[in-house]
Amino acid sequence: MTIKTAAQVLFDQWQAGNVLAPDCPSRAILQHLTSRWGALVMVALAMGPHRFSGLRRQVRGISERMLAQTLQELEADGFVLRTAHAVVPPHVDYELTDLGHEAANHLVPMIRWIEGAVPRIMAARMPKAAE
Amino acid sequence: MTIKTAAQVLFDQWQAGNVLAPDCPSRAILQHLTSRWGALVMVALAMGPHRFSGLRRQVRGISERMLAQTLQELEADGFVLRTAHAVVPPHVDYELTDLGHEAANHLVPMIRWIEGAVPRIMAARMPKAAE
DNA sequence: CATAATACTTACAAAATCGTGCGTACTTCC
DNA sequence: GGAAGTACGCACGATTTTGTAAGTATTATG
Repeated sequence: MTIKTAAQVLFDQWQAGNVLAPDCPSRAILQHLTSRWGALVMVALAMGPHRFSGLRRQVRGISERMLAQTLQELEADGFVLRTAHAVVPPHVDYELTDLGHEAANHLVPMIRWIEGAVPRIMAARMPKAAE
Repeated sequence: MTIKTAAQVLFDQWQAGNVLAPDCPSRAILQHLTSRWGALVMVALAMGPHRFSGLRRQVRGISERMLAQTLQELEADGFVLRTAHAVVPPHVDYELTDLGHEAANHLVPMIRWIEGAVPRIMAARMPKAAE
């Protein structure tokens, strides 16, 4: 193994849990959770288990492709659990894991705050940036 | 004006504060706040006021272009306050507004949770998806 | 007198993301 | 017997995002 100075070891540990560090995995996870559709799917699933087509109806505007892709990312990160029943026509259930619920406990209040703050934000919008 | 049924009015009001509705402004604001760089800039600013070049050093990996663009979005939404001092070389300070602090109060704990959850998430990662 | 520093802006190009449309295997409904 | 519903995968092109490099004005520094 290569030898590291104490400072380098400290630096690595600091990077391991710091989004501001470019190589920290937390950055990637943050992106999955807060991506255009990721956050909305999490909100929908926070309201209870759904199946694929149900999610499509809830998260209005999402395409099938994006929904499938988003669900796969969230599943890979361990936030959602996919349960496929071997029947025809297909029947697949999606629900949050424990980890997913923890994440949703942060995500959902934030989104609710935004929803409530919309009027204040619209009012605070810069009119035209006078000099 | 066009006449709306009671149901339509209710629907509009519901849409006005619902991220799951495609035209709700909250979706756009959510995007600015949770965009690739938006969230990281908010985290950096939550630690105190910074100037442009200071932010560039904090938020590692961001380009000047993206930092300028991100700051403009956050300023337009009323989350950050830009103060330019008329000196040469230029000196510009950025800090969170009250609205920005409220947002950061949701955003920062979520990111801290992610940073702490990284080990569990990495462990929960699907190995290869066995059938 | 050339360089560096600040806080950007603009132009250009590369890269990532996204939506649309099509196909699937089988059943139920009309 | 044709249509619809289910949960996707794939290919294609359009759109959006992002990075790189260069330029700007002025002063201080060597």
